[in-house]
Amino acid sequence: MATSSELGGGDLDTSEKEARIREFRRLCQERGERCTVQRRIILGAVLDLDNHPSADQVFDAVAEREPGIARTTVYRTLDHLARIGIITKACHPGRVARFDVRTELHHHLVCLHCDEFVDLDHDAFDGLTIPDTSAYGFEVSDYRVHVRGICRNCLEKTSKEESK
Amino acid sequence: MATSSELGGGDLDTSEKEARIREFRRLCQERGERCTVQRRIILGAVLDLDNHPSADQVFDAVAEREPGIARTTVYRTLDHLARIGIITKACHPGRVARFDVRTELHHHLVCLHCDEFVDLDHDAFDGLTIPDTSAYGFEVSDYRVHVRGICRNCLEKTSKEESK
DNA sequence: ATCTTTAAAGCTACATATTTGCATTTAAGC
DNA sequence: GCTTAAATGCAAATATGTAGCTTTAAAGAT
Repeated sequence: MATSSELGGGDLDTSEKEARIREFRRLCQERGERCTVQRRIILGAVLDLDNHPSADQVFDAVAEREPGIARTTVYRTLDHLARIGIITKACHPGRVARFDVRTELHHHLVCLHCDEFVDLDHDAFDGLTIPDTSAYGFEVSDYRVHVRGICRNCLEKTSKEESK
Repeated sequence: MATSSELGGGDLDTSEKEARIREFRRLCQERGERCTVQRRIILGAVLDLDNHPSADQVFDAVAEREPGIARTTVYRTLDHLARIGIITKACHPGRVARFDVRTELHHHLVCLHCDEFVDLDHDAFDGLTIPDTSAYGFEVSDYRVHVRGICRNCLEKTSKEESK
């Protein structure tokens, strides 16, 4: 059965979300870092957001539920969450950092005009063998396939322009 | 035999570069757009640059050879070049737009800490079948595999911090 | 329950990257 | 050469992200 996250929606159900927050608490402890209210609220907000929010979008979402939290804190916390692996940074063609709530292997469909990107689940992409990259000195964690193209919106816009 | 572009270096040899500029001229004509001096200089500069420059890096390179060209023009031209497919936008985890001179199928090794990314050629990644994405309304052009991890530099930095 | 220590929050200012509006220039077809 | 609309250059506006420093408060010790 498909969970909500497999449908590309991005947001998690309550129990999954709570598990993630517990996991965060555990990781902080392990690393001697603090599981502050702010961090928990911010994590909660990202987990509720749809696909691949930017830091500012997270800030807005956070501000709605808890107006006191500083923008800087949101930026720093998102970096922290990504650093410890509770969320990930997303690779995309745009000009702002974007985050991804889904940490397991999955892929993306990317619009090269407007930078929109959506989750794409495709089993045939999941079994790839990562080549030997020792020459680069990278410590590899995983991979993503990005299917690139032009989204419906941008296609419509372009065809309108041309018919003018 | 490996051409220079297969080695991940990014820059093209002279004849390949000239071909690209001719191709650009042709495309402009076809689309009723102008092949201005600035555009040709900017295109020339990107083609000479190493891996995945940001718009500002291109601007700097352009400024060295032709100081008069405005930053805005570089930004607009890069978008234009990407739009018509002479270069591409690169997908990466960072906060500035980056461009890719290589338009053929190839892949990337990405550092999730510092956003560095390098070309990665790997035949086993080249034959993937793109799934049916008609539900999304995307017009798909191609794909890229991003192998993600932490680069040597960032690994060293982290281990230094820990030993403090 | 209170104390102590230090990581993290908040605030302000700053830096960087990118976009927009508008007057001026110029490529490309006639 | 002449025309005209596309593209440039300039100045100013907007995001977006970062740094430095003071204050607050988690988390372990008492």
